[in-house]
Amino acid sequence: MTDSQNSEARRPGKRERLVSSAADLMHRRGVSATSLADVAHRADVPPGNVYYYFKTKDELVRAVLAAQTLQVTAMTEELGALPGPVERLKALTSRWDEMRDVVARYGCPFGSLASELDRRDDGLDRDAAGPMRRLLDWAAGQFRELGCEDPDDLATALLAGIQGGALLAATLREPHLMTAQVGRLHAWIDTVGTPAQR
Amino acid sequence: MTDSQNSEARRPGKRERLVSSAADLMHRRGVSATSLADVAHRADVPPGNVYYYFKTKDELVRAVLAAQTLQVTAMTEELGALPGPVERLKALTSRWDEMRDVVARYGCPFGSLASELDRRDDGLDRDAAGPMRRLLDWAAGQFRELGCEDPDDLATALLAGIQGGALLAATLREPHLMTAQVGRLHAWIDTVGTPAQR
DNA sequence: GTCTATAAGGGGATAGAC
DNA sequence: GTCTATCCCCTTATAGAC
Repeated sequence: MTDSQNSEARRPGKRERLVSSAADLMHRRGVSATSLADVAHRADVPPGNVYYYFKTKDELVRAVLAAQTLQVTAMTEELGALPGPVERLKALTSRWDEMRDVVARYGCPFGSLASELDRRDDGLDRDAAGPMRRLLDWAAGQFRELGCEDPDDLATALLAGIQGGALLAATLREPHLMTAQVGRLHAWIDTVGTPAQR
Repeated sequence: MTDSQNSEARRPGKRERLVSSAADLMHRRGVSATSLADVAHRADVPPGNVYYYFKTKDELVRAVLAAQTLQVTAMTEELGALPGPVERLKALTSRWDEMRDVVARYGCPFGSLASELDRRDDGLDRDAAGPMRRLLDWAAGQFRELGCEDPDDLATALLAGIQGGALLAATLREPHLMTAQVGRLHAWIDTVGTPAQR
């Protein structure tokens, strides 16, 4: 937030605009299919000027990952207002159902970005895990609060279910697959969250 | 198989070599990060010569998808030798556990390729679903044989579990996540496959 | 039928003008 | 501090030599 409110009714700073444009384009087209010229154009910033804000394209990608991590944090903080872990975990998965049309077209923003960056070996592949790790940690905390034996394992199972559902929905272009998968996960959360079953 | 055995002890034809090189490189680096020069070099074929076999890069990608579909078919046919659907479904998932080190580094070959191609709108995004669809159809057939009510739904749940597990394993670079996920899926298959539970 | 040379275009990145 | 002009490399694709 270097210069976010430098004028009364002005839109966000250029840096912010570049990051959100990059996030959007990289989600819809992928990182390597997104050129810096595209990002600049969409952010309404002169083409070569991107390098004033980001030394390299990779640095811009890192900024997108940082923004995603913040987004995850904001989401989980909202969820914290709900009464119990079961409600919170169900509400988390429901977010992907709400995004089902976008997910079925471009995949989960976190999953597809991570999936593309994973295969690198320039350091970006490590940063790519950030948003997912935060989701896992939060979910594990909820399962722990429920008194489950292996909260980390359960968090992995939950996120795998979400990400797998998103991937299939996108591949088959069927939003309802995401809905169905979220429904199954809700039922599963109930099973895990009911002391009788543990 | 245009000219696969044109000489006694000779390696596979150039076209085959190009396809398998492309499949390997596109799995490890992604489609857009793989240049035709790379593919040609790895296949030991002169650079510009790729265009004799494939009119465009997209056509080469299509050939890779076709090869993956054949690979899935070969896999499911092998699995057909097993006594029952439960064994066959467990053996299917175990394949990803066996590949866990590759999966944790480069993702599932089918899932990551599909994930990258999904976001296009040039027709390749439709072809991308081929291998996954064949896996789903086969799994649904197994659940149907078990007498399950919603075989297609169960197949989706199974593949989502596999793909989600692969994505997380790759993102976190932890092969054991794939193993753990396959273990959970085995237990789930038992649940679904036991008449008492239905 | 096989391969080389090269065209044509786009990409990331830089130097320096304003 | 902001932006323009441009460099250079890499990539796909083609034309035509062997």
